[in-house]
Amino acid sequence: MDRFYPEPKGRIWLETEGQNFLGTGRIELLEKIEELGSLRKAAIAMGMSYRKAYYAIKSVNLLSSSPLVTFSHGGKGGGSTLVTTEGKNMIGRFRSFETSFVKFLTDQEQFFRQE
Amino acid sequence: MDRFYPEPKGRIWLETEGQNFLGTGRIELLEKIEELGSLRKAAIAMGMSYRKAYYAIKSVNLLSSSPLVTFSHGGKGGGSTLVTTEGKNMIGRFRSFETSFVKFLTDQEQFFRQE
DNA sequence: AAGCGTTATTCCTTTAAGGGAACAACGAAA
DNA sequence: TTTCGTTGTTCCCTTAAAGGAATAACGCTT
Repeated sequence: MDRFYPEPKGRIWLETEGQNFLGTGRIELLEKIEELGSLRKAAIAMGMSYRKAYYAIKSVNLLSSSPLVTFSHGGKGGGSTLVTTEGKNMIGRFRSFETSFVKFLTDQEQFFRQE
Repeated sequence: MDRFYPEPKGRIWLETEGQNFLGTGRIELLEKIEELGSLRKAAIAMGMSYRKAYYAIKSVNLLSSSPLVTFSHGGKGGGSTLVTTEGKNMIGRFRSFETSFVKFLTDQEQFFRQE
């Protein structure tokens, strides 16, 4: 028997119009935004540049039939970024998708352990 | 109802020792080698540079407990690259893994169509 | 010993993604 | 009207991955 065997791995995401819409990174970013109410703070919390976070979220909204986040700038606190009901709903569905995928990968392990 | 909805997508591969071992591209390359008996011809047939193909296959063998391909160089025909029995076996297991994954993704579509 | 087509390897260039920094725009509060 | 912290945008630089080209190494055949 081998000391090491191949492990099934993978990555999943969602596409709309044939373009990258949501993956694990963007979902984490949405969750941070939901938690902190600010795109900048969320980016910093994830060790990500604001620019990258901004472009990611901008792309998410462009590819969604209804916005997953809303923005306001200026005023008290300088502005804010909020996750909409649709956004929270999408986060939940993606996480379910992800959980099923982890199970799928685990189930596949047996086929690569056998001698 | 939306004109467009998110489509579940993904990519799968195998790792050994925490490193990329085999993915769709390398499997296709192995299949081409099996068909043509030559790494160079396989690379050309896939529109891939020989160098990239060479490094890919070299990595595959390094990460496998037993070689999936064998090489000979010099002599009649200049040399050859052959897929071992273990290699053919691995191709088959990966393709099964892939088939299951396509089914998994299809099954997930329903969760992103709803309203 | 020369020719051949492959495997094996090196070097340099090109290209795309991301990072950092800088700064304008905004609007409520003081 | 000034201050403040955020959103929004642009510029340039760095860095990692991929490509192309060139060439050595090899060993059977003639």
